[in-house]
Parts: sequence; C-alpha cells; structure tokens
Amino acid sequence: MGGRASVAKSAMPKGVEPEPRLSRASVGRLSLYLRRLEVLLREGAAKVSSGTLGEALGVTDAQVRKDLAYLGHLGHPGVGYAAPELVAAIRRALGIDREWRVALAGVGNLGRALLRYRGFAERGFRVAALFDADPAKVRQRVDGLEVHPPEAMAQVLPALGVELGVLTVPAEAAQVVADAMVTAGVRGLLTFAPGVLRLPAGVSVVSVDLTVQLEQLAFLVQLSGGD
Amino acid sequence: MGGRASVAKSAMPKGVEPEPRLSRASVGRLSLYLRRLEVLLREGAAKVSSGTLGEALGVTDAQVRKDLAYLGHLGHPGVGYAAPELVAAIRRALGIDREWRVALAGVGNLGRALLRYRGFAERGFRVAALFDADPAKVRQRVDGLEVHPPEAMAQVLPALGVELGVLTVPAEAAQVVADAMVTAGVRGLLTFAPGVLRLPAGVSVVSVDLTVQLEQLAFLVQLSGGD
DNA sequence: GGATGTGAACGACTTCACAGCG
DNA sequence: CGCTGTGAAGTCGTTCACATCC
Repeated sequence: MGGRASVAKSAMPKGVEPEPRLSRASVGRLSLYLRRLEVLLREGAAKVSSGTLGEALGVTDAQVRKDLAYLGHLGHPGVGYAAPELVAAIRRALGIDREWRVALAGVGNLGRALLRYRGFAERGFRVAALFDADPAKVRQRVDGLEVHPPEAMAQVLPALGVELGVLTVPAEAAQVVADAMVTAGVRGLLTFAPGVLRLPAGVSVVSVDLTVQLEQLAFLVQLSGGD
Repeated sequence: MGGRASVAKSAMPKGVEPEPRLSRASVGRLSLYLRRLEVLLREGAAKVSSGTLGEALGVTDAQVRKDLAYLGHLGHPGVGYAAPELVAAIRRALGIDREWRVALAGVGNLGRALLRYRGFAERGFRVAALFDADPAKVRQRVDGLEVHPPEAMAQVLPALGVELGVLTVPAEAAQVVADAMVTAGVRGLLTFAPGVLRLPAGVSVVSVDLTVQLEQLAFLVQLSGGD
C-alpha cells in the first residue's frame, strides 16, 4: 500500500542517545532471579555467582550478568554478587520496593483463586477492593473484603489509592470494566479475558490469555511428537 | 555447567538447509488470528486481507503476511485470504485440528475456574480426568467428573488417552505431580505453579507465572509513570 | 488497482570471548 | 585463580520495499 507514513519519531530531531533500556525479556528473568535469590538466602547463601543463579533457571551465566549489569555495578569480580544487595536492587528496578494497591474485578473462581494466592502479598501487591456485576455477590465478603458494584469504582478506587487492576471478568465485560477502571485512575491492568483491550496511552496492560497458552502447548507437543 | 551444549552447529559440514521454523512468537499470533477470524466469519466476511486481520490486534500487515506465509501459499494477490481455508490451515499448523485429552491436577479455585472456562472446549481441549491430593475432594464430582487421587494417574491417564496435563497445584507439589504425569504418559504440561519444572526431553512445558506477570506490570507502570 | 510473498535492511536479544580486578 | 563487565559476533525476529499476480 502507499504511504502509510505514520508519525513515529519524526519529531525527534536527533542526537538523543539510545539509552539501553531493560527489555521485556530481561524484566521477566529478573523476577525469576529474585525468587531464586530468596530461596538461596533462606538456605544461608550470602554470595551468588552468575552461574549458580542461572543454573536452575536454564539461563546462561553470560545472560545473567548482562541482565544484572543494567542495575549498576553490583558484582564483585572473583567473588560474585552479594545476595541481599542484589535482592534490593532487583526490587527497586522492578518497582516492587513499595506496596501496590490492587483492585480485582470479577469474583468468580479465577478471581477467588488469585485473591488467595500468596505470591502476590509476598511481593507487596495488596488487593484493596473487589468488584462484581452480579447483584448476588455485591455486599458479600470474600476473604475479608466487601464486594462492590462496578458503579462504585469511581468513588472507591481513588479513595483507596488503587493503581493496578486485575480483570477476571467474562470476555464480553472486559472492555467496559477496563474503561471504568482507567477512568477511576488505574494505571495498569492485568487481564485474563481473551481478546485485545484498547486503552489510552499511559495505561499499561499485561494479558494472560489461557487459550493462547494451551495452543502453544499443543503446537510444541505436536512438534516434538511429530514422528 | 556444560552438558546442555548438545551438538551445536560447528559439527555441521554444511549443505543442510536451515528450514525456517514457526517461531514461538508467531505461534502466539496465529492463535490470535484464529480467534479474530472466527469473529470475522460470524460477521459474514469470506475474505480477509493481512491489513484487516492485523489491525485490531496491533500487528502490522507485513507481520501477518510473514506469519501466514509459513502455512503455505494461501493468499490470493489482490484479493486476500479465504477465511475458512485460513482457519483450517491455522488449526492444522497449531495442531488443534483434532481433540486433545487433558488431565487437570489440583481442583482448587484455579482448577475449577479453568474447568469451566469455555475457551478450552471450543478449541478441542477436553478435560478428561481430575486429580487432587486432598482426601476430602477425592471421589467427589466436579462438573460431572470424578476427582481421582494422584496414585491413580498411572492407571487412569493411559486408559483415557490423556496427552496434556494442567497443573493448578501448590508450588511445593508441582514437581512431584509433574513427574507422575510424565510417567503416566503425558507429553505436555501447562503449569500455573511458580518455579521451574525439570522434565525429561520430549516433554513440553508452558508456564504461566502470575507473579512474573504482575511484576512486569508494576515495572511498566513505574516506567510510564516515572515522571 | 489491490494485495500477496519475499529478499534485504534493520533492530533486538543472546552468546562468545576475553580483559581486568579482587 | 575465579568471576565480573563488556565489546564483538552471531542469531533471531520485525519492518521495508517492491516485483508480481489477479
């Protein structure tokens, strides 16, 4: 097709350094390093090398060093990394060196499962509000939290300082609920609904699409078993 | 440590074609195209172009064509792709042009949520057996399926022709249950437990790590809001 | 004209290899 | 010596651009 010019970076005159940024893949690995480090710390390890850190995760030592190099000069040649410092540095880089207030919409089985999942609280993600469109669920208490109707978002979320939203609602409702959350000031969404959300710039989205994951698996199995 | 080196290509004399393989990212997009195509088909569209297919998904037309080119020469220049044929070709490529029997281990909230999720059945994934280590749950019926104890895997799974396993068990149990499933003949696992599974070659794994996802989100929000 | 398929350019991520430091 | 940090090389995936065909 002809000139789908697209605006892009035309406004940028030049000169600005590329400034290496933490890549998406690196961020995912940092999460894994963090978890591994916590295990190693509990086992009493004070120092870790890039080799030992990556080993159990299937990551090469060179990759580990590259990832960690983004955080600054934390390693000591010939020795390794000081585990506690490394944990602190990773937490800061990931933005989890503080508490995040989270709202959860859709108190079905999936929502309840996430609510009880310890991993979240351990990392500073605190579910502060629940929402559900089902009148039978509204005003009930789940894990000590009252379920609010969706209309209450604009009032409740800012009051509680909620910045993140988790969507465990049916696919049909996802876009509407997402819009309501964004209007109420939420700046990031983790959605489990299939399909793509259209959101204003400045709002981040991470999508966990279970169908896509299962299809990936089917593909891999077919490949390896393709005899 | 070494070991993983495997053959590498240094030993390759030459001559053998690289044979382009469907990349992981491409496979993920094919899933999305498939879902989009089904919507378009319901709306009565018989032909689609790479532009219209990718538009709603945020994928460029060139990317769509590259992805679809792996499936063979399906497009008609000046016209586009015939939607029904494309659907069939994608299903075949992903290995979902047939039914897959699935076993689910861990009948907690998350397990129940997946069990009721329609998207799986629509794509030919049939949950054929349930397992749980909790004696209170064993022998109960959930969604018409009896819950078996883990010891029954070796007997039940081969009998039902189960090839895929879904793990919604606590982190501590994941490796043991995974091993049991593999022993019982399962060739692919979708796990929701945090942590890395060590499995024999030939068994595929897709891991959905919710903590990693949330941390990705926190990182993105911190980035965009880092003003 | 309209849209595909595809080499070539480009960019992003990973691995290699080694200098340098404790 | 062991292990880090990092340029260089290599690999993989995406975007561009255009010849080609209906």
